[in-house]
Amino acid sequence: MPAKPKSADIAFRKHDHRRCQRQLMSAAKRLCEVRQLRLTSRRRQVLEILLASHRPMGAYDILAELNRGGAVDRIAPPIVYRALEFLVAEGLIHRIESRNAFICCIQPGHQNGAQFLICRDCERIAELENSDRSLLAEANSLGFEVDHSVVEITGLCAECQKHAG
Amino acid sequence: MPAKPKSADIAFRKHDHRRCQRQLMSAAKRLCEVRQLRLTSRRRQVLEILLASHRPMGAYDILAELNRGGAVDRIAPPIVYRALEFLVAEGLIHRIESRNAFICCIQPGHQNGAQFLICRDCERIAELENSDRSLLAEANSLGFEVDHSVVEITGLCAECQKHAG
DNA sequence: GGCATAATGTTATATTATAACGTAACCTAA
DNA sequence: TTAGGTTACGTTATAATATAACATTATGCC
Ligand SMILES: [Zn+2]
Ligand SMILES: [Zn+2]
Ligand SMILES: [Zn+2]
Ligand SMILES: [Zn+2]
Repeated sequence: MPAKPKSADIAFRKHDHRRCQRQLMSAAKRLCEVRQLRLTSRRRQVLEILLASHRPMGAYDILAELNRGGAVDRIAPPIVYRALEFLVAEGLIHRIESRNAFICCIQPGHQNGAQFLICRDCERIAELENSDRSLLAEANSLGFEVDHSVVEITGLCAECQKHAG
Repeated sequence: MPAKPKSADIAFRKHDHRRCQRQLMSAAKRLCEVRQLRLTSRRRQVLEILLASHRPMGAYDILAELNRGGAVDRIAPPIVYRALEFLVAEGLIHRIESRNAFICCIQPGHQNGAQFLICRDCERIAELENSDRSLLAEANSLGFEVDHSVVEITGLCAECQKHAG
């Protein structure tokens, strides 16, 4: 069974993230088995880096992480972008368009319709769990056939509102 | 009175665009007067380029348009980006995050909450006129204070569905 | 093993965006 | 009217993000 956090704003709450991480990685492995896809070591590495937190990371941040430790043969951008492409396509991570960044998905296999709350202050991002149907209904009523939707709401999270007075 | 197209999917319909263009430019001028802002010639030029169609354009496409005609002193990217920044801030154009592009706004002064339908085939983009309240309500119910929302729905427009069979 | 395919690695380059600093235009108030 | 503050524009250089093209290696299947 896939990891199923109780709260929509998990990134903004304390939780047992070790457990969260393990669950999400297991779910990813299972999903790839079922779909007969290869969760290769590169792909796993990149996913692990994103699972390390609920924070968004740029492709080059991930690249730097992979190259950390001063390894002799440093890998190049296309490797990261290809792993990201795979993970996005399978719904294991999402791309945050308004930040040119990537974040782990909390509903592995979630291939479209993700919605995010992005705090402009602490930069944390929460993935909402309830896809919005009314918007897609409106699109359909105009005869538009939806592939993919990007919903990214920027503002101040509850925590940062306190600090900001 | 600002230009007020009848249909939400104006970019996908035939209409008197000359008139549409004139109305949007007048509305922009009026809006800047009211707000005591300077719609300088650079800003007007950039807005004109975007008003020429309801299609999205990249900053460098706009730059190329400005430099068209082989003028001797070609202008550089920051000039375009600054004009775009002003026009976005005043709600005269919108940035399409998932395309790194800009498009004229059909509701001049519209400073946030725009929603778009983006056809992956013909690449036209329709700006919806009804902001979605339910999403913002959900954000608020989580204690999140919304600044700005990005809603970009990709798919196939009605026209392209016919052609694609 | 031989072959097809998928994934990775490598090099170079394209595309998008901004930092930093100087100049010109505009505004207001001695 | 002109000095001084402010806003906008111009220029140069470079940062940050992303992909094309092609070589190599790993994997699965017969
Ligand atoms: Zn967690
Ligand atoms: Zn998700
Ligand atoms: Zn028009
Ligand atoms: Zn608009």
